[in-house]
Amino acid sequence: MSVEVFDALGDPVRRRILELLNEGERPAGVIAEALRAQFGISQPAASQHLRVLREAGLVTVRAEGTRRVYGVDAAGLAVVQEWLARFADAFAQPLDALETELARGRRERRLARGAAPDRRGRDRRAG
Amino acid sequence: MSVEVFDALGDPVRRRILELLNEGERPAGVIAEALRAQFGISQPAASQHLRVLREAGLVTVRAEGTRRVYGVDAAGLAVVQEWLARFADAFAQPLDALETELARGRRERRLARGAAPDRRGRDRRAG
DNA sequence: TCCTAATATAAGTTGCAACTTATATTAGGA
DNA sequence: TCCTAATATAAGTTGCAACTTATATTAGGA
Repeated sequence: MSVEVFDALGDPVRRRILELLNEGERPAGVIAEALRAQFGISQPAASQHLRVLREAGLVTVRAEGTRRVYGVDAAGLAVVQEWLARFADAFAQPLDALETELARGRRERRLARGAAPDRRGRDRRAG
Repeated sequence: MSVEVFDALGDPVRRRILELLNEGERPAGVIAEALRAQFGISQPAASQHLRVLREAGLVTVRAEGTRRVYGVDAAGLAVVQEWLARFADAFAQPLDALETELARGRRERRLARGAAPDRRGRDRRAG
């Protein structure tokens, strides 16, 4: 089952869905439209991606009339978190690793956002 | 590039490699032998998986004579960590989510290990 | 009851990732 | 220099995941 989670996260379209849902719940139609605009894929394709996410426990669904309202399921992401936790080094000094390997990328992203205040290291700090 | 990381983690063989390397550095031959035993795949297949992990920044290599010694690269895992950090809910109450959805699985694993002391929530706690 | 809207499922196609076998590369030892 | 060990790369095959179009399902409104 943790396997399903990783398979699900392996697809960029599905990661995009999760990012979208992280902004708030969305009916399937809105998700499908967003994916059509960004990736040029059809409604059935979107529906199939949602199924994979559902079966991996990464999203929740709720019927609302004829609509299906999707949301992020934190439990699925926690499975990934658990797996990563085996690799003690990655968290012992997360910022060290980030500074070394991602400093450039992060700076670029920060500039792209319009020099918003740095929001690194929230919970996972204080290790 | 973060994309490459997720693609790399999407394969169970490669996740196994990382788990193996997490126990300590290993030459390619030892890795290949372990994968042959567990998955029945050939030496070239192992070498190709190592290449994917290398290009994703998830492992490091070091030449030692004619051997190539591999190890976990924490930086790559940090990329995953960074992506997960967007999903605030998943970490705000990680244990809640785990308790709800994974309690059974964890108990089983604990028993399988021989009732070793519970090692949950090390760094990522105290959020 | 019929129509439409919203979504999921069925069935078929196709590109590519994960494998294979064969071979190139590199280093060390006799 | 030649042989072997250790590993990577080349080239080819193949199963499957991600798509497609067509259609079923479900709920609500006229």
